[in-house]
Amino acid sequence: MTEISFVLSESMEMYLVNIARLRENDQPVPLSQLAEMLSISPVSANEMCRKLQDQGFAVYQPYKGVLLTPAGEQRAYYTLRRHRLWEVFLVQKLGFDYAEAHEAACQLEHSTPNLVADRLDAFLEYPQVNPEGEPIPRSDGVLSIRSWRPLTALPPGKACHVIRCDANSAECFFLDEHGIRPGASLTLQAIATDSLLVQVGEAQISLARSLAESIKVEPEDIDS
Amino acid sequence: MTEISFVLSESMEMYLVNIARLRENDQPVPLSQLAEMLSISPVSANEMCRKLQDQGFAVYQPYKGVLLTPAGEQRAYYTLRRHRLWEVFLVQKLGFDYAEAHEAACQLEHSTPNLVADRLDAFLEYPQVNPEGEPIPRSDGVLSIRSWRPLTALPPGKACHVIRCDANSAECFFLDEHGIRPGASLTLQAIATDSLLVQVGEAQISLARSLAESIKVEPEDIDS
DNA sequence: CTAAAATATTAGGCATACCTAAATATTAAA
DNA sequence: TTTAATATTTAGGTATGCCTAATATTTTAG
Repeated sequence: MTEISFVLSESMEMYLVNIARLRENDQPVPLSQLAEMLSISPVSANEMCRKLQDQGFAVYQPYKGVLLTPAGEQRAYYTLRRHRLWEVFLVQKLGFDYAEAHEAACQLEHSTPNLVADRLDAFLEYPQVNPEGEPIPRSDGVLSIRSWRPLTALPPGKACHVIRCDANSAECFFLDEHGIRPGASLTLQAIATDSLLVQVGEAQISLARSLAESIKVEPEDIDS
Repeated sequence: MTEISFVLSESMEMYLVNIARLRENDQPVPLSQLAEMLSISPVSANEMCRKLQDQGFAVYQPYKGVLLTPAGEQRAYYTLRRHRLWEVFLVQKLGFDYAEAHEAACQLEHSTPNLVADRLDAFLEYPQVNPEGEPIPRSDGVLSIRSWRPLTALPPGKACHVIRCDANSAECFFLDEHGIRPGASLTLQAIATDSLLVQVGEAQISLARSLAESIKVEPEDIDS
């Protein structure tokens, strides 16, 4: 377990967490994307990335992009953990919608001691995912890489839980109303050529294959 | 109801809230005290106080001290509100002791939108005081001035609630164990020369006058 | 292979919020 | 009333984290 040696500035935390968010399959994150996401000039992003490199939190390859070192990744995940825990709290306990919660969490994430995050985690009964179904890093800084797949890729009879729904808003609203939302548990009852039957709690719902395709789930017991 | 026109820096919020905390009976707060409390040099305190004056949040009289204007006071109370609500949350829901909660709240108070504070207030069921018995400003920025007095100053038969206990830690621990803690309701049953009888919930407790003296209460219905 | 587009870098600035050292001003006590 | 202690102000400096404009480099598409 790596110890946290010194406190990063809020700015640095923002860079690290956004590099983590933008990274896809270990490709370096282009500075232009990072600058865009942080709403700062590319010049500033460049300065800061070199600073992060000096301090051992990132590797910056000009014309390629930035990657986090293990140290940088850990810091990013601590911040992401605090962010997502606050999102859960703000949505579940204070009744905010996700967009508001996300915004407030962006502030709170930088002023939350890890001990507070841990107690909050316990208070919320150790949620695995935020309200959008994105995984919450554990208190040791490890982020479980979720093995989501479309609901259509499951064998019949399999239990799973919803990671997210990549559908349009009307579809998402419909699904949500029937209990199909990030974090929910489902059981796939039957698969036909163009539709699937799923069990959500007590209810059973038949879904068009195209809609089921957009529901990303993780099988209940396997973890890869 | 004054609208919040622009966001103050964290530093400015710290100054305002600490001026509010240090002020006693409308005497200006000496800069030396303020600098001491904020752990900054008197020079910096001086600079900032003049800046606060320029912006209309404070009145600074050299060699006298600083006072808040109504605008400054409102900002200070908003911050104090967020601070004390977080303290209640951290103690009641996350199980921190007061000292830890206070420290964490010092961070959180600056990154909490007022809307979050209002929802938190509702979630906590509108606490009147923080865990130390200090009053929580309301969402409109008004701080009820509490008319606390020693328990010994009450007439027999009077109901009251505890504001705080100015006793040593063993005494406070004892009192707390018997339900006498900030926020608790008491009824004074009888007063004798050197001891008092109080009712706490179902139980009755006899207290030495010296100990009762250290318990500060507010009468249940009168407010001045 | 070259030229246009994208990306980096350097140079010079700005605001915030601190600091120390030195010079003044005020208050309060002998 | 003079002086010692206290408080204030000025001057000059630091670090952070942003900015624009200008210049240099690399990539990529024709």
